[in-house]
Amino acid sequence: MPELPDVESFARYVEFTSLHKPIESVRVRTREILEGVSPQRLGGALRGHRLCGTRRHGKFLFVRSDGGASLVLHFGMTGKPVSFKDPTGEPSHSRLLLRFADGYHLSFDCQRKLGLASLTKDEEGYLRSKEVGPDALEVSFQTFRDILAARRGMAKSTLMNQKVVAGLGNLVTDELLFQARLHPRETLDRVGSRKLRTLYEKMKAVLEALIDCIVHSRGLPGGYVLAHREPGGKCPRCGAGLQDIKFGGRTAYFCPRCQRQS
DNA sequence: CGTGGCTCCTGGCGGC
DNA sequence: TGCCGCCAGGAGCCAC
Repeated sequence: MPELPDVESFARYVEFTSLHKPIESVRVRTREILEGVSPQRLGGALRGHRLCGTRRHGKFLFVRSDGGASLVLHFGMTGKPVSFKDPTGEPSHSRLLLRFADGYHLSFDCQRKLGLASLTKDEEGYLRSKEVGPDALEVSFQTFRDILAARRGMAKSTLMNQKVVAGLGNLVTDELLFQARLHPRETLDRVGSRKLRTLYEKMKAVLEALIDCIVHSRGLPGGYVLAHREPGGKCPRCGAGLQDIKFGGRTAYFCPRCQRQS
């Protein structure tokens, strides 16, 4: 599930459900998802404090506590935050559980254990240590262009590389390459500045549209290839059969007619 | 620097 | 019904 738009919706969800309430207990249900922090230290840093805000960077979500530390969440393929009251409402793959003084809970639910939870007092430092690039929604065109100028790889893999730009996953990348009419294997150093500008603008537009879809639970905008992204799917623009190619285990879908390789 | 292959993990689906 | 391989919106590591 989680690409940038999903994580943005998670941030809003946590803000809406779980801020400003004393944390009574912290339970680690699955130790393996903790990164560089023990259950004891995590509990010690959060218990008795209140969550007071969130910050999303790429696919990372920082949840700040008023004790000065931030809980870091990365959702992998299947993670999501779940708020509930009755203990029987705990999701089946709850890995980390906070209980608040008002009786509500916040669970980090993560079926495949590919997500992680960590703790940091320095969000910038944390991102730096992982060499995470600028957030895809925040990055200026200037920076975007400069970063891509140093890249020789194929558009699909370059854009999905979190060290280049943070937040774009498999689905979002397919959509924005479709919108910008770029073949996934196109090398970005061959793309003219006009087209690069288009790519940048489509990136923002697609991300904003998808966030909008999720938070208002609306369907995809017309013309999006995402709705047709399956074997046998047809291009919503020209009707041609979509093609798929593998990039290191991930499948990219594209329209062979609209997205020509130059 | 870039690519492809493998790994981590769980679960759902289709094929035999 | 059972078993098997494949696939899934993520990412790190390693060999080349």
